[in-house]
Amino acid sequence: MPRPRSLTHDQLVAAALAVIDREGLAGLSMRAVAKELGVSTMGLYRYVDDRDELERLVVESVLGAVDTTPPPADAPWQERVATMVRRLRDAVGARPGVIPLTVTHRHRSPGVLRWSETVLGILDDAGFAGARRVVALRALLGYLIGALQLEHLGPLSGAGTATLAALPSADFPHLADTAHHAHEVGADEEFHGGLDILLRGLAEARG
Amino acid sequence: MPRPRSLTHDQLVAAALAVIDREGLAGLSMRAVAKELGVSTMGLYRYVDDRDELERLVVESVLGAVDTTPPPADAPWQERVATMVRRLRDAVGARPGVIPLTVTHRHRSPGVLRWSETVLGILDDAGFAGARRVVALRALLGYLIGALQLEHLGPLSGAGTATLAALPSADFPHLADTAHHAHEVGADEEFHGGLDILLRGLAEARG
DNA sequence: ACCTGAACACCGTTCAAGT
DNA sequence: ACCTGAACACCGTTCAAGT
Repeated sequence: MPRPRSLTHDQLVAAALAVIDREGLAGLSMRAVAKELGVSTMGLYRYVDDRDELERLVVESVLGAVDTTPPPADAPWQERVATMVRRLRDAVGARPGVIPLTVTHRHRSPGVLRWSETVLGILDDAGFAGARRVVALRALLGYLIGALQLEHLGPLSGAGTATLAALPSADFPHLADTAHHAHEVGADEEFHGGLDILLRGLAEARG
Repeated sequence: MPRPRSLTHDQLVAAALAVIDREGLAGLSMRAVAKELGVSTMGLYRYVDDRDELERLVVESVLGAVDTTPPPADAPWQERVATMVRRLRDAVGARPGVIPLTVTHRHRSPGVLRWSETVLGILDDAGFAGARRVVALRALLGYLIGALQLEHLGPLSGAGTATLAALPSADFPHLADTAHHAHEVGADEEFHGGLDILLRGLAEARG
């Protein structure tokens, strides 16, 4: 007689996120998650094949939360793409601790697939087709992935800026100068400035 | 009387790369590197503070190999930037196994600083100044980092493409269509196509 | 001084046993 | 059927000891 399962995937994910919030990603372990749930370590294996699957569930709970309904079609396509990019950025920005996990598990995420589907629809409306549309999507995804990592693990902000300012300005004159301007530019401006550059280039490359 | 050290950092790095090449990044451990060198595990700690420093040395040997001498100044600035981007991509592409390590250690790499210095010089020539130059550099770095990860860990190429083609095309019509075109587009075209979009946008945003 | 091996505090996971 | 604890094969790193 099958007893009802006492745990849900959502509970596993919530426990894992609690561990990550409290002890950082390095503190994430099967033992820690089990303790968080008040369950034996091996109890987790009834709900999950291995650690890899637990990580996948965590990533999906973050990326799957992104709103992938198409933005209002009366806005210009650039604005609609920007909306989609912003939604994904906001979701990841709310949980920066999982960024290293998204790097490894992104390619199996249904949430990212849904996001890509919506963005491709917008690009289609904008007149992108065939190989050109493939390249456009990849350019957007590439920028998004890299920019998020720069933003949250990056060199020009936070502790990195101090390091940069201490550089021998004889060897790195431009970098030293840039360090001064860097802290005038907030993370939001920086991200959207780069996105803007990309969107301008897309408009030109639309053919 | 100080005996001469029997190992150099270069030897440590070479051993670490040999382990990564043979067993993948997951196989990299202090024990494995020590065995590769025919030395006790703890022997490594005479040359390196901890595993983190070993990883940093590996990353620097890859990123530090990039040629950062400014490309000939008679070429258009877009072409010079493209050259710098290509150089970094080629260096990382030659050692894709270390990409996850570059994610974590990039911000402390002198090689990346030298690269950035050269790129900033080109952007300076092109008329970018102040905050605009900061944003331009970050956009390039963001794309580069993200695109390299997409290329080597990504969804649209390799195994991912097969997964994509198997998608329920009712739910993901654009994605299914894109999967068909995806394998017409090689990794090089894809990368350079995205870079081209970015450079066009930069030219427009130069103001 | 340089290098070693045992030991400690962790991992993820297998397996036999409990209810 | 669901859950547990002991055990195994790994980690990185500390520490006392060898030459």
